[in-house]
Amino acid sequence: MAFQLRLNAAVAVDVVVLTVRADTLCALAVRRRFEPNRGGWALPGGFVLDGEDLPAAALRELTEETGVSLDRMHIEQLATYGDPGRDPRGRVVSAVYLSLAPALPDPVAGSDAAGAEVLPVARLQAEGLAFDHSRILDDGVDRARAKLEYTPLAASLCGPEFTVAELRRVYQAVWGTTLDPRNFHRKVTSTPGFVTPTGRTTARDGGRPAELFTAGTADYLHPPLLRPR
Amino acid sequence: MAFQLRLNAAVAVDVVVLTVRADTLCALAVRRRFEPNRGGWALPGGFVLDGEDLPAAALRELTEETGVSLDRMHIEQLATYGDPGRDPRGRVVSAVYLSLAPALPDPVAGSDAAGAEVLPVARLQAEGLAFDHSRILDDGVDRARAKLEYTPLAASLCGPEFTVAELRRVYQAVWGTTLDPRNFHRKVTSTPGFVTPTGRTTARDGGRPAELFTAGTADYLHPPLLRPR
DNA sequence: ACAATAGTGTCTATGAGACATTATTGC
DNA sequence: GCAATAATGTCTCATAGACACTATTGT
Repeated sequence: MAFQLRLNAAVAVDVVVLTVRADTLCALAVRRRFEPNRGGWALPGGFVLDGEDLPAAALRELTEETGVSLDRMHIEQLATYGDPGRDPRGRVVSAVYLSLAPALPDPVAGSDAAGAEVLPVARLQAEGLAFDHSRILDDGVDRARAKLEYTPLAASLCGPEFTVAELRRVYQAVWGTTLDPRNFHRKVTSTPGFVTPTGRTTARDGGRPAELFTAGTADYLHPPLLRPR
Repeated sequence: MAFQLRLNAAVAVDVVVLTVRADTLCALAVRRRFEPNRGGWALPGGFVLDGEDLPAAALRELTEETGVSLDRMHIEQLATYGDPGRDPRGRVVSAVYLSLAPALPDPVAGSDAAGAEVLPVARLQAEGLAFDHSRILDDGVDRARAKLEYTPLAASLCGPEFTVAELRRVYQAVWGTTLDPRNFHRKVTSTPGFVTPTGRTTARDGGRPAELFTAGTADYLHPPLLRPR
């Protein structure tokens, strides 16, 4: 007697894409075209296809719904949400991925979405998100805040080349704090593998040109860059 | 036209239960009674029931297969594994939970398992585990090692009352390092909320009695207790 | 007294935080 | 020169790591 697998849930993926725009922590959201919560905001996502890996499904749904493609950007699994009541349509278990992306091109809504935008996290949380997506977004922000302490991932939120001041503004936007520019500069440039100098400088108006850096090679910061408590 | 949910996967839960026995990092494993990998080791786990929350399913399966009940112990979500080929029986998406438990009673195999034991992680990894469970166990150990740095969770691996030396041996077992007893003592007792003194001491043979502590109230260690690199 | 384990003290190097100063651009 | 931004330097204090010493038990 062979074991017969019983399909007991609809597995979905959602994506929290965080980015910094105008010194403000923003997230990518879509307007729902269908019930439940039609017309409201939600995280981009959808159901996994047969034979499709979870990360691949996350990237596919993201592109389908928002036109955003995350090639070469940081993406990691955030958590999985499977509360029986989280989706009124039935048992949906959603694996959620977190991406930290530099300045994104303006998203374009796909056929499943009535709109797609990059909005400040605070505004999204004030307006509320469908399902348990408000909670998920919170979890994503918490994770990002923590990871900035002990990884060089903040560089993922900058462009390919960036200045120390840009990196500092990323930290400030994500953490919601201010950081001393002098101490931050010393910390960033003295932590091995955090950033790599390019030798080039920015052309700036009305100030000394800043040195340009690329992301370093380290996976973790030693010692970490702890946020003020 | 109403939306019809399509069930596309069998959602399962597995549990990585880590504990320290004889100064060695150990994990709870079951011997598989059925194919695939019948007779081999695997993590305890099984399929989620309709209407059942994921953490509840994890605790239920753990108890069914090993007799171990994790009331009042630390449990958190580790990650979710959904690779299409990870289970030869079909599309199984598994949400895995991680628990750090103090000395466990000897497990008793349930009807689904041919055996249940607490074994050194190194031995389990040497023998290999079913499915992708070797990888999952590794991820669990990595998570535990990291969390010991910036949370007081090591206390979860001790009994309700413990000495500083016991706590240190937990750190040493999980990290696979040795730690200076004097510096460790100073660190533990000076970090706010790490441990709470009970005023009582141990009755010991051949040495000065040690002060007994209970787990502190802090969720995070400030500053963290970084492992030597 | 001695062995064994627990706990305290001391020194030094490193890193964090506060803050002044110098450097390099555009106007 | 002046405004604006970038980068460096200088203190002080907290913490980590190395290691000597004292304390409290059983035998």
